[in-house]
Amino acid sequence: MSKCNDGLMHIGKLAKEAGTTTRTVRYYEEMGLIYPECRSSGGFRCYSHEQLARLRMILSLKEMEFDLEHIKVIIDKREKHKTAGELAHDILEDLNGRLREVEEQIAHYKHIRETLTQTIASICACLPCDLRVEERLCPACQTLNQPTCQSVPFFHSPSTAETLELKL
Amino acid sequence: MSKCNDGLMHIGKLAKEAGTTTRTVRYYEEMGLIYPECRSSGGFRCYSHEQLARLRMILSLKEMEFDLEHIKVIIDKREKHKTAGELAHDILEDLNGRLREVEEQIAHYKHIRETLTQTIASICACLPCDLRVEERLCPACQTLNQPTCQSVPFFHSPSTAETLELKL
DNA sequence: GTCCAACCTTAACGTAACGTCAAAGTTTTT
DNA sequence: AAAAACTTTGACGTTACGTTAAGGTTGGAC
Repeated sequence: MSKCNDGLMHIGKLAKEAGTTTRTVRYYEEMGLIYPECRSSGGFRCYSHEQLARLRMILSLKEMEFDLEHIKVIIDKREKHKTAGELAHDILEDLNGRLREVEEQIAHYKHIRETLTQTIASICACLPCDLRVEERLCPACQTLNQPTCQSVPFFHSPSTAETLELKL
Repeated sequence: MSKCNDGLMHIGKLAKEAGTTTRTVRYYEEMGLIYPECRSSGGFRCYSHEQLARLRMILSLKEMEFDLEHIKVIIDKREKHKTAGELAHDILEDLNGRLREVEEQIAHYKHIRETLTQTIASICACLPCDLRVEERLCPACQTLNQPTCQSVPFFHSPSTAETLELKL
């Protein structure tokens, strides 16, 4: 006789069904996000399909990169509202908030991308330079009109940078 | 008589000049990225302008979100190359690599943004619903032809989700 | 009944880049 | 000389797990 019948499953099955790991499920339990329906006589965690659905909820929120603390709050909201409309209204605030954050992230990385492409362009101009880095600016940097390696703080040596600074 | 003359400065001044914190400077020292020129008789770290320039290099690389281990490698490259051209060639690989990562990040967050906007649209359709969340799908979800709250795993209750699953 | 593989348990360290105390010593200012 | 301002080392906290380690439990085969 199996100790885990009645449609219950152990943690490995649960994790696999949801597409995650046992470690993750245990961690979520530590964080108060999900609990097994019961334990076997030997101490194994046993989960029902309801727990599996709950785990999937958690993971779908995690895909949007809510942090676990926030996920807990959102999931708890399901029990604090009488109608689906009310719940929808409440949860929409979380989703819209997250949407704004994600848009900030996009803008942030676009900014980094610009910095990178400019830096790359500047340093490309230094490719034909035969001078030693510590000595002084390469000719390209002095003749070109666009931003050059002068503008790349980590390219020229401290002493060179120092000299530049004093000139300004 | 000041114990820190000769253009040397203590860690607070260094950090402020570079626009960071003393904790960060000490951490970078732990990581082997920057060391003081000397210590005062009482044990205070003393930095020269060269150290300041180096710190600024580190921070400018951090703006592009290189991790510290990678920053160490990049900065060390400055001493391993004879000409600026060689150095440029080498560093361009790091920069192009980082550029690719950043573009992946942008794509990643754009994907999340899409998921979010779709989810928001789905849940908006549930706003006028008066039914209890645990009970069954709200009418909107049954009549509308677009993705509705059915597709939002964390909206409907486990039992409802269960029912849905069995129907499929 | 027993044996073994496959599974499960808790515990605990490791991760990245600092923030934030705490307790005590140093420098600078008054 | 006292006080204010600064510095020192040390160590815990943060996030979401991955990864051992040492040792029980299950389930099926024999």
